[in-house]
Amino acid sequence: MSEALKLENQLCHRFYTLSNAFTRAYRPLLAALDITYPQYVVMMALWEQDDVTIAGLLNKTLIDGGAMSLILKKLEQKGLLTVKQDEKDKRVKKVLLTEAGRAAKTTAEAVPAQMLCKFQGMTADEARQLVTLIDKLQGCFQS
Amino acid sequence: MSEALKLENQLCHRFYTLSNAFTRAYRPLLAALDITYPQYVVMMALWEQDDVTIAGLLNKTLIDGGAMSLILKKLEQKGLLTVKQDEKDKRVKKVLLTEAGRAAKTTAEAVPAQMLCKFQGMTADEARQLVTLIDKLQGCFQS
DNA sequence: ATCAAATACTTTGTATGCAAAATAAATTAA
DNA sequence: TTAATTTATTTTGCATACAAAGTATTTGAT
Repeated sequence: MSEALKLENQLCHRFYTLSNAFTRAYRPLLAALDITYPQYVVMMALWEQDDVTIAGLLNKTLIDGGAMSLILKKLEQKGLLTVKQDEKDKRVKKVLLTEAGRAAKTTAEAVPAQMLCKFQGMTADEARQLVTLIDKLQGCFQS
Repeated sequence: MSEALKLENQLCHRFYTLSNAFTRAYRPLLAALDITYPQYVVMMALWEQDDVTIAGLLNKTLIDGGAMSLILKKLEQKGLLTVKQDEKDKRVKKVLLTEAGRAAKTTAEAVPAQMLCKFQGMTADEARQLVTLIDKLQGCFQS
């Protein structure tokens, strides 16, 4: 049989599988924050830079626009952020962390280390190589 | 600011982003088959081995069980496969390709090459390295 | 032989992800 | 300046993904 259609040879399936595995693995680690993985991505973006437009968040996180609307509503309900309309341009909305949102960062600081514990099987150098190669692959999609 | 929570440093976010990019990239290529990416994964598994149990498909594809139920219904509606109950063990269901399902493989043969066209930026050797490293990472999740 | 535990699969409720349509506001063109 | 276009965001309809509960069937232990 032809090799090209074998599941084992599909790079896409590896990404599919691992992306889902990451989401599952993060769930228990994010339980303390009571947020999902995509919500965590948004929070990480905001901890880096606050008071950004929704378009800015979309650019940084690469989350789907429709999903972002819902995610921001959820995070607003949880009291982690607020959304305000821009004064100059009323089409634009700015996203701001609340005090609770900023405080949540302290809790979140423990998450990356816990996740890294799972990766004892890889050396730091292998991890760096992996990142380099993935970024190269990422570049293939932009063009 | 601490590096650990920066989005740019998250391996998970790279997998998240690329997995979604793959799904989007496959959509136009799968339009001729009128199936989604996860449905394509199931079909690839079946083209490799037909007449398998649903549990077998779950093991091979690593698709969620609940999602698999729906996906099989969709593929059955499209006339690509049938599901029959096992004689010996009535809990078990076997999945069988229809004639149309087998024929679809011919159309699908064109897909991998089209996808590979997008990856001109990577050498074959880099792709192999990437696969090796990803499989190593995959191993971290199983233990 | 019978009841509890395990197995195979489906269903349910919530949260995205995707494409496309819809809204609203600002900008540009005629 | 008014209409057409562009921009920023939301909404809609469909397809998963996840966890957990539910169903049916089989196996295992007593």
